Amino acid sequence: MREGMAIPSARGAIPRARSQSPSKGRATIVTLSQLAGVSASTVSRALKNDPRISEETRNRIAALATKAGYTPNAFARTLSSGRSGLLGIVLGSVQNPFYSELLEEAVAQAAARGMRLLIVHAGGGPIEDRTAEALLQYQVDGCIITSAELSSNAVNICAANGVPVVMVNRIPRLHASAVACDNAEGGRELARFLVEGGHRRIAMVQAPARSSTGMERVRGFVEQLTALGLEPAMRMDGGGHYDGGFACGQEIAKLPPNRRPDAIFGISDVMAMGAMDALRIAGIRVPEDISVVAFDNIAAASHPPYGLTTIAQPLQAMVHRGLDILMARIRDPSLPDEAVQLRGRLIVRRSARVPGA
Amino acid sequence: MREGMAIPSARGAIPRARSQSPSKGRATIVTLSQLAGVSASTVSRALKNDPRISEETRNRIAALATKAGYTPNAFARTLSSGRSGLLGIVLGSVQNPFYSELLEEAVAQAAARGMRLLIVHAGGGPIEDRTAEALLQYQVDGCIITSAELSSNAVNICAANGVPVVMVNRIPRLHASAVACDNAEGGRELARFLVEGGHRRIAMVQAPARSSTGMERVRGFVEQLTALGLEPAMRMDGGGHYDGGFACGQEIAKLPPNRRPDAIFGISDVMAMGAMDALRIAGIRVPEDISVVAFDNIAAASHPPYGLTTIAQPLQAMVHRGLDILMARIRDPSLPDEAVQLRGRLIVRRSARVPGA
DNA sequence: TCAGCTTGTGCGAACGATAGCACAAATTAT
DNA sequence: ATAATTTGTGCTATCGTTCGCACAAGCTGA
Repeated sequence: MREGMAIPSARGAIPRARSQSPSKGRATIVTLSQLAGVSASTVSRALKNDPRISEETRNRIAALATKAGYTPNAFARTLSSGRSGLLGIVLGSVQNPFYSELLEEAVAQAAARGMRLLIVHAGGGPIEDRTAEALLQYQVDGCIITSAELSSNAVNICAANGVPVVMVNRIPRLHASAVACDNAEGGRELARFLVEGGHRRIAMVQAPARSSTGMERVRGFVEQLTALGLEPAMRMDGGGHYDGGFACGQEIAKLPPNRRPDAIFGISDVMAMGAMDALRIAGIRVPEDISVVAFDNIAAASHPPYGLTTIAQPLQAMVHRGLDILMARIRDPSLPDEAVQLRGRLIVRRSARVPGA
Repeated sequence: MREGMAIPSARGAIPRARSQSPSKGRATIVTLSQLAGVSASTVSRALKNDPRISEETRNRIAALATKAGYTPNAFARTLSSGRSGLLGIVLGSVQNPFYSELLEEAVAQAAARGMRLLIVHAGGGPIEDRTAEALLQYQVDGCIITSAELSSNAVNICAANGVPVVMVNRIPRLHASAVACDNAEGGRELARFLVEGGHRRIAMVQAPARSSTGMERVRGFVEQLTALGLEPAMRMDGGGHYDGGFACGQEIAKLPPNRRPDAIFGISDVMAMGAMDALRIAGIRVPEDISVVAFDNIAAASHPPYGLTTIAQPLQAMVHRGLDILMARIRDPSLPDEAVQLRGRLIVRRSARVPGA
């Protein structure tokens, strides 16, 4: 059926078809142009609603394209236009569901803007050089970096190649914009909440120092405590994951009751959940014996056994602003780096005693 | 700096430089070829270790490439070779951490094979047509579909365009290969385990019927129960998520003790965790009053409050075999569809009474 | 009536890499 | 010494799109 016996063209033998034709019969702009009897450029322009193409031609071509099941080849377009429509994304460890939720949101919002996400890296391990190279190979228009850690490598590569970067849930370093929750303010709010709730001996389950957002939360929290004439009763490292939080909870549970804190600030929900579980297993009641507050508001924080009082990160808004920033810099790379902080919202649940009660 | 005053070439004015050069000074094969004083083809061949290029030239070019920070342009390569090095991935809802773990594994293993993952869709919502088109636009070499649901759309598009597809954690439909845990056998194993442990009244918290893997687990489980002369005491729909499982747990807790099941089979860990929490909140002890077993072995299943006895899906192996299948079909599209089942492993923890105890 | 403008298309050169074919130089066989 | 190989490179077309520029037709105004 397909051009049955090739008619030898006037210009002589056209060596069509390599060993195997790469695009197996998929319709291209050239196909369409032949069908429509116009040039390839006209088809290209008609398809992207160039105002210079007449209404009639445009409709005719559009109809033809639909009928032929035409899909533009993103690779050819990129080669020609320099824009890939791809956003690289570096994801933090799935051990923290926050990143999974972030991913889902990012995929949806990027799609709504006509962009796709190329996963550069996911997980806790270090990001290899070869991996980061993919960013360049695939000509990503921009890059989203969510991992609170391990990012600098990718950032440098992007910066060196003029790829705009936005960090989400992370404090900006050099050469990058960032969107984050106002972590310090969230920390302060939690400190006020606990102190107003009558807590005085407060333990902190911190993330590793390389987590910039975690450090901010700690900073705000301690700052506020100090302003209220208190200081943290203890600081422990929960490693950023459930198990670490659990271990901290065990430590706390081991303390004699009179030396035990009356509240725990978990720098992230997962760690707080670990700590809560350890406490309860040790027979310590939450919140009757110890209050627990945290940060993130992941889905599990609302599960009945936890009912975690926490600062909700405005995930949707963070992704939205992040993409705004990225797209703006893709259009105009001369824009200066920008850091946005979005206010989190305190979600009061049952894991901490409240002022009134 | 860049070719200061363009030397008018013999063939007349060469209109170099469009409005803005797309690749801002990034080194290309042509750059290298000029530096090395050889042709572009030679560079191309040297870089991919073509045996026809002399050792010396190859080394010289390799050194040059490193120094210039050369990165091949994947888009140009694709256009020319027809292979993009991209694998599309359709992800299930992040509400089930299993998919997040799968993603992390897939990203790592794909990278090890020199492939990148393009996220086509993530999450519970339906997959839009425009979204699925991305698969074609970006010329993905193959596609991984993990969602137990919502996949048919993407599968059809891939099939229609000759893109090999492998479904992971899913029973194959038409036009696709698949890798899954041996869900039925896992179900049987759990049934034997429970019955040997002395359980007789067993409830099942099922996933929606559209989850093919879930149905398989149920099938195997019921089959084995029947073979042992029993039948499920009740079947409930947990919707595939924690909240649904929790609701089922509440239902069960409401039953008078004599009508209560003595064991629950949660079709997935998340649902079982929900059910366990509901039971415990109602004061029902696990496993003393009711045993709970499940399927998946997500990270949280091992958390102390759950200690879930479950069938571990061989995640790593599943992804590995899935990629094997995909890569083989990318090389040779004529290969027939293939369905692989991998045996899961029973992980015994504390959530269920065991035969000996 | 003809210059000058608008409007709609076509031409052809990129974009960066690949691969078939041609071909020069070096090596071996006769 | 000449032909037949082998070995290493270069030439060039091609992948599908985009975009600057040229250009033809239709319209307006003097």
